[in-house]
Amino acid sequence: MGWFLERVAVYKVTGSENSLLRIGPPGPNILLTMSDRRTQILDAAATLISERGFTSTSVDDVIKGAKLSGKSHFYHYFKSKEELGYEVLNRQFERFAERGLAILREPMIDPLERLNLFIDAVVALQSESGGRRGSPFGNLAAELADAHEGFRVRIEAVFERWASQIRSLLWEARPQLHDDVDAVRLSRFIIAALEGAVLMTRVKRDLSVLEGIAADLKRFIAMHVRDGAAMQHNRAVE
Amino acid sequence: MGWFLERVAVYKVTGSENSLLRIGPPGPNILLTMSDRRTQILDAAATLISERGFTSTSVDDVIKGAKLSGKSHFYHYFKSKEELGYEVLNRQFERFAERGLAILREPMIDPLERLNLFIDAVVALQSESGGRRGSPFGNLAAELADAHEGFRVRIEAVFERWASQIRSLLWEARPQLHDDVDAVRLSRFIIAALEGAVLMTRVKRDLSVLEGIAADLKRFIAMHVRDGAAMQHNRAVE
DNA sequence: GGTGATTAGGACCACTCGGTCCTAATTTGT
DNA sequence: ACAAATTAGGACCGAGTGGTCCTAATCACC
Repeated sequence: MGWFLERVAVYKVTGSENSLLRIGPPGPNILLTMSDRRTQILDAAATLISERGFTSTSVDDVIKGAKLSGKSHFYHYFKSKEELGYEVLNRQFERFAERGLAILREPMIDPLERLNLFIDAVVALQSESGGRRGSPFGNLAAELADAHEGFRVRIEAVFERWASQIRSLLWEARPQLHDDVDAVRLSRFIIAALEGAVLMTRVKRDLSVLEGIAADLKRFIAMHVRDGAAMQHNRAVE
Repeated sequence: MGWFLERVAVYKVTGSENSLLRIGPPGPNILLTMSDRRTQILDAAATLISERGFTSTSVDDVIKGAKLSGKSHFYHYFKSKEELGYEVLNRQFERFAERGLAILREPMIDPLERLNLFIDAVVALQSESGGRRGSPFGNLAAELADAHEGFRVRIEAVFERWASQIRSLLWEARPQLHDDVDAVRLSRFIIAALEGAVLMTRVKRDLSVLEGIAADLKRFIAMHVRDGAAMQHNRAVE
């Protein structure tokens, strides 16, 4: 039985297989390498929460979804529904970081091209649920930002990490951009437009809404490109 | 005792004062001229729902907020919590139509200038709650679009009426706009950006987020303006 | 093979949920 | 003034809610 440090939390290595259990105090933005059962519960909860929201997903629903035997079986793995929610959020961000945000860091592609590819990826990710099921972050944000400070700060952190990825991409692309481009503002605009687009798409049950907004968003970004630098649509004002 | 038709619903006129009770079947988009008690309940519910969401607002909370005596007192005025939710949504749209959308129709102002003023109005409306409390439509959309079809179609209708106002403004402004401007797409983009901005603002608890996105959105709209036409001054040709 | 930790399982708790029922007070039209 | 309609009030319901407790079964390890 040994100890090691991963990210911020202390884990205790137990038994066979790769089942790790965190026993240190929970900190923000921790993603555990969990036992299979934990993963199973987390996956079931993620689906349910993204379908019906956090408050409307009961612990019993999660238990049913993860095919657990009973309440205490669940509470053996998670100390509360709240903690479950936090970890689901973390896992979903990690998933998004792998499948979406990663594009922003591809070193071999032109940064502005990467930004377009990232927008395409968001559209593609949304298409997987057929236009339903918005961004898990946007959903939780709308549901809990006012009511639950714990979730609010965690969602804020998610958006911040997302924005910072875009900011560093814009920094990388700065030779191609107008001098007065405000990376902070532009990164926020991109995220807001995408989150709003996903929301509208969900309400209208029509993926073309997202596609249209994504196309417009690309044009807006192109507006910030220097007249000389090639990126087809240069009708820059100012 | 008399009968008359207002909007879509049949009302029965009772007693003194202006207390009207709908007795016809409920249809979409009906706004009742209600008894004072109904208004009182609706107002309390609107506050609570915008603070904590629909599912997290209990009927008992509403009763407490509206200072009613008990459950059946509430159920005397509303046949269900769901119906209450629908009417709150309608009232909130009506309020938004009066205080926000109305600007889009001001006949004496240049249409594109009106659009900017409208965006300012959205920022101002949001400022009233100090950056908390998002658009009531966006909140309900995120919370219920997947889970509750009844709400979904009503929220869709709200966004559609909003979009159509913007579309007709853009139609009015078409002499000043590029020929290839797609009014449907642009109107959706504006709404999505604003809804996304309000959401981000709420998460970050920072009004400047909304202000920045609003400024960028104006620049995006300006991108569609013909090179010759200046937006500020009324140069509209009909 | 026994022992201590881990995993399962079920009964149960106090409380809240949306909603109903039934009766008393008040207001209404005549 | 009086009966009918409306408004108010409280007790109550069955089904959930998040969460605890206590006991079996299973497991790793000496």
